[in-house]
Order: sequence, then C-alpha cells, then structure tokens
Amino acid sequence: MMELTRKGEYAVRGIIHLARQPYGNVALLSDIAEEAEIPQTFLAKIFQNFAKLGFINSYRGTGGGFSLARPASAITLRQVVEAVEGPIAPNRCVTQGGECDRSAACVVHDVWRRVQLQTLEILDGVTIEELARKSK
Amino acid sequence: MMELTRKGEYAVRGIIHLARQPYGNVALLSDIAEEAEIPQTFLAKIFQNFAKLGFINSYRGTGGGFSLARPASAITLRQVVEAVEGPIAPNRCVTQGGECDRSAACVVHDVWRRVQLQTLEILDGVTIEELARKSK
DNA sequence: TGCCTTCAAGACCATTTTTATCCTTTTTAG
DNA sequence: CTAAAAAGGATAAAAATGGTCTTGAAGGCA
Ligand code: SF4
Ligand code: SF4
Repeated sequence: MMELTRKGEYAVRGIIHLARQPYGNVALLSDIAEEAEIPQTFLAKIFQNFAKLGFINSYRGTGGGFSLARPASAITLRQVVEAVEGPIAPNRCVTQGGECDRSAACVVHDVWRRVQLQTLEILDGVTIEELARKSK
Repeated sequence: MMELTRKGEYAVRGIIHLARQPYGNVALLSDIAEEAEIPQTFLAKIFQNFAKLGFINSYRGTGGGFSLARPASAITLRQVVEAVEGPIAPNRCVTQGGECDRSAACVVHDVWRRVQLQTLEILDGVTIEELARKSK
C-alpha cells in the first residue's frame, strides 16, 4: 500500500544525481540516466516536467543538457515527489477539494489527515541538497 | 500519491459498520453493504478474506451473516488495511525483503523508512472499537 | 425431503494507470 | 549547414483497479 511509483522513484534519483554535478554545470540527460540507472526516455519526460515547474533548466543543442535552476537546498523532497505523483494523501478525503460526504462526521478521516501531516512534515524537512551530499 | 484504494476504504468502512452491531449479533452482508454504501459483491470478497484471516466469523444459510470474531478493541486499523492492501510501505525498499541494491548506501531509503514507521505507529494506535464508537 | 436463504469460490471483464518506447520537431553551437 | 540535444506527441504492452456473474456449498425450516 501507498507505494511510490517508478516515476516517483526515478524523479528523486534523477534530481539527486543532477544535484551532485558541480554547481552550474550542465549535464547530459544520457549521463544522468546512466548513472542513476533510469530508462533515458522516461527520465526525459520527468525532466521536461521539472523544467516546466522551474526546478531545473534545460538547454538544447550541442553542449546542452540540464542543470538545477535553484540551489539543491531550496528543493525539498516533498516538492519533487508531489511534482510527479500529485498531492501526497493517504486517502481521497484528505486532498484539496477531496470529496466524501462523510468527511465531516468521519473519524477515520482524522486518522488519514494525521498520517498525511506527519508524512508531509518529514518530506518537507528533507532537501535534495542533503540527499545529494550524504552517501555520495 | 499513496492513496488507499476503494478496496481499502471499503474494508475499513465495512468492518466499522459490522462493529457497530450489538456484540455477538450476526449481520447480513446486504445490510452492511447498504449501510456503508459499498457494492455488495465487492464487500463479499473483502469479508471472505477477513473471515479467512480470523477477523470475522461467517455463517451460512438462513439466519446467517457475519459477526466480529474478536472484540473490536483487538483489531487495529493497521491490521485491517494491511489485510487488504498488503504491507504499508511508501517505497519498495522498505518492505519485508524489499529489493534495491542501493538500500544500504541510500539516504532516501532512510526517509522512506521514517515515513513508514510514523504511519505504522499511527495506524497501530487506532482500533476498530474507537472508530465504531465515535461519531456514531 | 425439498426449498429457500446466505455465504464461498472462482471465472470473467471493462477501465484506468503504469511504464515505458518511438518518431518528428525545435533549438543551438560551432 | 550540420550535428547534438532536448521538446512534444503518439502509441502501446502490462499490470492494477473495481467491479460482475455463475455455480456451488452449507444451513434452517416446513
Ligand atoms: S475515511 Fe471517512 S471521510 Fe475519508 S473517504 Fe473514508 S468515509 Fe470518507
Ligand atoms: S529510496 Fe534508495 S534504497 Fe529505496 S528504492 Fe530508491 S534508491 Fe533504492
């Protein structure tokens, strides 16, 4: 239950590997994909999305590639995961605009909200910088 | 991300409604399904599974139905959820025998383990009795 | 003994999500 | 101009989800 998909796992691994590059350095998709052991075309989609969201910059043409658009310390694990997996919620009723007519009276609802809040707290507290720095 | 499936949601709702019956009372599947607003045939599968796991008793024939096999206070939300959704884990690498050759060195792994442990702690601390009693 | 009720078990199925791959286009450096 | 590299869109196999249907088995009752 509640497992990250491959896409989520790849997204995290991918951006960590990108963050390990010397700062400002532009890295090739093919290199990151190989290092992180991610299917290149799949990672391409993920990075395209990250670029749109402003996490990373992309450069086309010869000498192109990807680099972080802001310091790794300013990107949290939560942001990365939510970017690809959507809002973190253990049940429908705890998402923004989550629909269940029972929510008001439901006790289980409160349990899921606690799970959600604790999870968010953990993921908010971890930055890509930390992850990239440790266990290099 | 990490959402309970319908099956999980139905399982929780179903067993709570069963726990609201007078103790020892045998309830009809059709009644529980209607009260909890769950497709009856789907709930049947869930309850069959619960019966196998010893959470509930089932009785066939006229006057048959389902009842809890042990006090609601001895059934935790975690047990119910894991019964239908499998082990609670935010990533493959934190399941029993979860496989990722990186686990040892990986820092993200530790984050997922923390998420898992916090979630388990919450779900272990909630019993079906509490859920059935409150917000009747 | 039959008949009716109720759960058991397994087959079946439509839809959605996951996990990619492929191809064409655009951008850019040199 | 050309080669390199990402962008964007179409396609698709495989798996998971969310059920339904049919048949069978067990139990109560006239
Ligand atoms: S936990 Fe309660 S509020 Fe949330 S979806 Fe289930 S019934 Fe609705
Ligand atoms: S978080 Fe680390 S250990 Fe877990 S699956 Fe990802 S790479 Fe492997």
